[in-house]
Amino acid sequence: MPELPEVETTRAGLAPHLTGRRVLGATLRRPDLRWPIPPEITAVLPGHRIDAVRRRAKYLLLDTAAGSALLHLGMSGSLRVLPAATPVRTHDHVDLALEPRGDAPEVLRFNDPRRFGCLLWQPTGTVHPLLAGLGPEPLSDAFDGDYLFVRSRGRRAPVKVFLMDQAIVVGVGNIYAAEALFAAGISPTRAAGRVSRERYVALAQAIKRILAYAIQRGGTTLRDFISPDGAPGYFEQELLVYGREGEACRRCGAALRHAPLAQRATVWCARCQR
DNA sequence: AGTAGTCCCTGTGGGC
DNA sequence: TGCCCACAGGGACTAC
Repeated sequence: MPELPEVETTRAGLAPHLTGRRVLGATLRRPDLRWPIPPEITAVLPGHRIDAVRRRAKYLLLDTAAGSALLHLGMSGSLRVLPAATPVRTHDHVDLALEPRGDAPEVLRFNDPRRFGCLLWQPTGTVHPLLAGLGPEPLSDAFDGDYLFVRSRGRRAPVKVFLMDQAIVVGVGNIYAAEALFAAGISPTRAAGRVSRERYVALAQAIKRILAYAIQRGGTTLRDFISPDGAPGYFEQELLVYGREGEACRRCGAALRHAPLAQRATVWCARCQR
């Protein structure tokens, strides 16, 4: 399930294939994913060159002179650059035909079984409403322990829920929130407003370290995620708490607890995390 | 403003 | 073996 490292892995994998290349056409096999695909994708995008492949939060942006195609992988989405003749499989919802580069024509193909993903359009000079309220990038200098401390004052929601709020910081989903809280020794159930500045400094550092490392490892492969070249990610071998409920804590040996928190499975060590 | 709950979707896997 | 149903997940949305 794509979180920030998986989206970044996808971006890095796609960029060499897409940058500087013209989109020739768009084939929609479904009119909608999570939301209807806007008419600009078929009426404006074709003919334009992709100047850059960017990521903001968990969104990918294919920048052109007219605007940007905005893609979200949802839970189960993946993007591949394939020969145009590659047989269509179930849930291959969208193809963007690419200007030939050498031999055979190619397409950028969007597959998304659960259709939690989206393909939208952001005209040049505008900011799409979905991007307007987002918090800072976790790997940027704008995000640090002091920032988390200030934003968390007065918050009674569990610190894990606070961390997963994309208005606070983007890209931290269920997996990495659990892992970062374990690394920082903070209980996911603790009220966000009851975590000290010192501990938020440790937490912000853990988030940065874990995300950067996961990106380096090519993301986490769980169920659906595959990178654009088809390779799996390798971070799942490094997970210390996520998906390990009932197993022994790697630090102290105690059985890892689990409980739903805001309708999300949450795993932690009640001994190491306070 | 912050918080809690609901819904969207479909493949997987555990239990019976 | 086969069926059923809970679950997984991000995030928008609604209601309080």
